[in-house]
Amino acid sequence: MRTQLLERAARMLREREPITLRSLVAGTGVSTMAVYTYFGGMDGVWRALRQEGFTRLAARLEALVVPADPVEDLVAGAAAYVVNALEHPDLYRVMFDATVDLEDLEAAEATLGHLERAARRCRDGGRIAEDADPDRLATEVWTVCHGIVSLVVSRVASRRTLASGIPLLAAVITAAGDDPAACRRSVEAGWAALRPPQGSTATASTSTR
Amino acid sequence: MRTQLLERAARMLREREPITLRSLVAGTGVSTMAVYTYFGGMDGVWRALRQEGFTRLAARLEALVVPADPVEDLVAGAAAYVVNALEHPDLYRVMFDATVDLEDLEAAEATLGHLERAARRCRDGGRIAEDADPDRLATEVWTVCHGIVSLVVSRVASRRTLASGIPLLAAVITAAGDDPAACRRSVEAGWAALRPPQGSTATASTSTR
DNA sequence: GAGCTTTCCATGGCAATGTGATGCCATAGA
DNA sequence: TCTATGGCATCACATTGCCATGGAAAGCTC
Repeated sequence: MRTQLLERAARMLREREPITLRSLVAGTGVSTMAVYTYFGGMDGVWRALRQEGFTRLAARLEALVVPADPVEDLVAGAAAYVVNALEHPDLYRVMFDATVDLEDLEAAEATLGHLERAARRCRDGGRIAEDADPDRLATEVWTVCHGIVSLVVSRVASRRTLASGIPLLAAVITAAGDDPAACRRSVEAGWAALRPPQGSTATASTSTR
Repeated sequence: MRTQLLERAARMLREREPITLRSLVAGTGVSTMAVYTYFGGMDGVWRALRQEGFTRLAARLEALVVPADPVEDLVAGAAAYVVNALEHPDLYRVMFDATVDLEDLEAAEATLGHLERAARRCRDGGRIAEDADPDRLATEVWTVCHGIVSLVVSRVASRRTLASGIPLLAAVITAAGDDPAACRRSVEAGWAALRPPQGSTATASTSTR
């Protein structure tokens, strides 16, 4: 029942229907009090949606095949973050709209953890300086991605702004010590996941989901 | 009357009181319909608040004394952007929360315009490559700042994350062609506006406002 | 100045919202 | 079979944004 309501809420969010206590239970044969039993109120519904969003994002990151090139790995994680946000823009907004609380933060940490692991690989593989802080690099990458995608999702910046991810990430990783030319190549490879939504039309119908 | 209501709304937002049609007019001696006359509804109030936020930001940027060093100028604009957001976090959230519409975009453009002017100065002054695109650099700087401040304001990242502005901006501007050492110096100088909230306690009481 | 129009906004009510008190009842444990 | 626990349906409430109505003031024409 709980998951049924949650999925229904996620679907309504995706389809841009207003999520209201009554509209949420309408047609499910269940009454409004059920929402209070399972979520403790509408706030709880939004919180659950937020967590669901982070969980889905973490799953997506986990499902990535890790390339041999650690820098490409790092950027691929960043790209997956961006793609996820673009595919579920409303969910993304919910995830960062309100002032998040601590349990949400844990889920967010998981996301950051993926990037940190890749950043450590970069250092261990000698791609960035030995004394560079991988966690800091991961945070910087995350910050950049969040900035880009946040502006695009809220339509302040056009979708073309996504392309700036390449020079930005290249600048950040190069600053951490990577060789400029190699870095550029790795970044472009890792960022490639962003290409399909711009170029191809069909052929992607057999993807996940 | 309109500005009185708008200022009242801004104050309520600042003081974290819920802004409601009735709470907005309560005590003003005016009725709810006045809000419809002046704003066309609560949506209009939020839109007006958004625009007010952009206007205030633009004024703040305009009031900056432009330093001789163009890179410092660029970064000072970025820092002012961040400081403004930190001083009025709720207003900042409103500015980017909803899907903004076109008239809001104009105001946002003004903000970007300030950075673009500074970026052009950087190119004309020979600080970045001649074939570098100043507008792109300005957008990148904006993106980075928005990413940082957005994470900090929504409490996803700690306030310490603000410090990453220096290496990030240095990386971005260096990538555009500036000399690394000089860039670092300019960025630190421009970013200095962020220092007070961390360090000093008094002595800043005679500042603006 | 009288009459007409227009603009502004106070009154009051409406539908929809989130919330919660009350109590029914199915299930499980004795 | 009796009972007790917990899930949830029913119903009522306060509050929300919105607006139809109408009154009052201001402007315009003659």
